[in-house]
Amino acid sequence: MAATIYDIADRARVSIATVSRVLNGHPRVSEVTRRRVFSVAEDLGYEPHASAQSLARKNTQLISAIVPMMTSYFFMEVLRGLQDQLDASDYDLLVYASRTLDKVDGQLGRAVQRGRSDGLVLVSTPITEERVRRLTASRQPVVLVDSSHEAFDSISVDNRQGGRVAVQHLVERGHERIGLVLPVMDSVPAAERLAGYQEALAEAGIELDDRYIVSADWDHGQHGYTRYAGYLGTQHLLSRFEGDPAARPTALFVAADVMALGALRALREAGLDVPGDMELVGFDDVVASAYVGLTTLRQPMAEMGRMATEMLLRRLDAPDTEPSHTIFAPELIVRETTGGPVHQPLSTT
Amino acid sequence: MAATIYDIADRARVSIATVSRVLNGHPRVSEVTRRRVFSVAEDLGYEPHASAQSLARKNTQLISAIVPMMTSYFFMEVLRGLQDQLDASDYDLLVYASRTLDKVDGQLGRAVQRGRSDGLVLVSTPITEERVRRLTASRQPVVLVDSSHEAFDSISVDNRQGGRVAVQHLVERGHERIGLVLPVMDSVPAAERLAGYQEALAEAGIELDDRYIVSADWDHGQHGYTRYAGYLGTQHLLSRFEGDPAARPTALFVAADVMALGALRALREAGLDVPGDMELVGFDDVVASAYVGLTTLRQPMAEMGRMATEMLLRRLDAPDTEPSHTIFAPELIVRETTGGPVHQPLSTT
DNA sequence: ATCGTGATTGTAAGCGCTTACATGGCTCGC
DNA sequence: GCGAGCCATGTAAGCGCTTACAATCACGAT
Repeated sequence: MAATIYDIADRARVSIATVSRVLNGHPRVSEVTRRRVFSVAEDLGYEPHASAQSLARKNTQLISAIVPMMTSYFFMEVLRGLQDQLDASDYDLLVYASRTLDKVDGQLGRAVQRGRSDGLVLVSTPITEERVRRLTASRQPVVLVDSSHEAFDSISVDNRQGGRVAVQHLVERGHERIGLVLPVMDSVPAAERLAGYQEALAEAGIELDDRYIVSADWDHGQHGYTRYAGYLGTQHLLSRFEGDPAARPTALFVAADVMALGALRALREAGLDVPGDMELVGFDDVVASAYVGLTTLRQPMAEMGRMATEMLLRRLDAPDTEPSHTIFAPELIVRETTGGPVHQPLSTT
Repeated sequence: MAATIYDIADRARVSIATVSRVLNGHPRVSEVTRRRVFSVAEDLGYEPHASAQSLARKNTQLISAIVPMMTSYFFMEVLRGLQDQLDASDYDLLVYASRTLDKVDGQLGRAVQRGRSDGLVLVSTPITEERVRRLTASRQPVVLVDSSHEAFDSISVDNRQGGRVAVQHLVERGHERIGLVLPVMDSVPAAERLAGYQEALAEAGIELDDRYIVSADWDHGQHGYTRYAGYLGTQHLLSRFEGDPAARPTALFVAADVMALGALRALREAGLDVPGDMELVGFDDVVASAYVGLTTLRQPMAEMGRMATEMLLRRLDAPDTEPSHTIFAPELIVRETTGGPVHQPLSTT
């Protein structure tokens, strides 16, 4: 059996209290016993028992992350950021990765169980009042990434601003009939990107026209963040102008890159050249976007993850400070689909 | 403070032993007390304390996964599979995602700590004897994914066979000068893909020529699984034939899709048409591959993840059975880069 | 020589739970 | 009517650790 502090205590001829003190770097221990205990511990290959420590110390050194894998790239990057920062601490990461949003509540239930973890990071999770209740009840620090609520620390991206910049960019390039392809409507980010679209059009004095907007929530009841949803959505949008090609949009803002990839395919199949016949802006800057030359808005995902654990760790120290809310501005990356350079420096990732 | 079994015991006028029995579905409890206890527990919003349970039961209901994020797609898919299968159990997932291989030992150390988790999944991790020692010492069940060792259960892909199929495919398409771009040489999968390459050439009676092989381990000391590495590697390979264009390969086997994406770019910049001047086969079938029409070998990643947790859970029940080794055969997906169809059914992912 | 002082160490309680064993009350067969 | 035997429940130990408090000891000051 693996060694316990009792074994060490026996061999080192001290009490378990002293062993514990040595192991925890308590100052009131003589140099000689300290050495003896350490040496015995080493000999025995002692490792503390995590559960026992958790129970006695009332903390687990574990952080839970709840991350719907809607778009794997976003998820990955955030996770990477979380982990990066966590490496420097002595917390480990419990990941609750749900494929869809409806599993979130179940995962949440597990994550907030007493003695499971010391803090929570929720990624891209809509915050209902019920969830607020449960989170608050758990008394664990919570950091929200890519969503926000006044009660918790949050880190998000200004989706409205991003949508606005995307459409402004198209307007500046001379477009007046600008289509919009959205994922599910009930997601907050999507709604905000829509708002940005509307705002930019209003600023440019272009009248809103519902025919130019399509929402991809009919993808088999799935969340709309798929290539296929973008493909279908774009086809659907194009079909509205079959009788009236002159009214067809000359540019498209597709509110998620994965969907924009599908849109590209749909456009190609419809015989439309990008950017010749139709310019395109996405949102997210997923890996494939650089490759296909998609103009898009980049979110600092890994940075958000890094910041999230930083905030969480800070809050574990100082629980009773006001929630802070950080909002990143997404960055416009101009590529070939809106006349950007065809040859770009190839990033190393 | 949150309720404990003592609180329930008080209110329900029974001993904590009885409360525990009720909560654990022990049969020897009268129907009436059972009801009473449940009702009180509900009232109090009782939840068991995970650490306390772990300590008493000597298990944690946690599985650790160690996953170097070398290629995020592979990682993601495996994780997805792991999680999918785990959802059905009542284990949670501890993720140790390292950006590079050199952090693995640190993570391993944390993961095998006593009382941290009940089992381990190692993904794409080279198994040194030192690691074998540590893993065995931890007495936890271990499942290896994308690597193997006789001492542990393993699930992997036949990389040699994959490399062979890739090159056979090119040979069948009439190529005789077939280039090979590899990531780091010291990775086992890479070595096996190389072996498959050699084997296929031998079978076809084509002589090996070192000039056609390039290894991308000079990517700033990083592992070679990057787009940039593929880009540089391909440029390097091409440069060897600047003086002798007739000897230039007419096809390339790039042993990882991410690298193949870089290769495509390098080829395009060199003014070579794919597949016109140069055909291309990758390995992995990452998302972008379908989009750019890259012929490749698909590994059933999510399936491997699913299987890994299945094996692990089984082994948690029956620890002392012989290790089993499952080897999947990668599937050749023919796309545009080797004359496959330009328009393919768009998958829904 | 005595006492206070501070440094070192030990004792024991407690974290919240599980579970072996003990106990008491019943029912049942004779 | 009484012991065997079964059920439901309680008592208490133990999981491996932390930590408040108590005890001990050496030391110098008085």
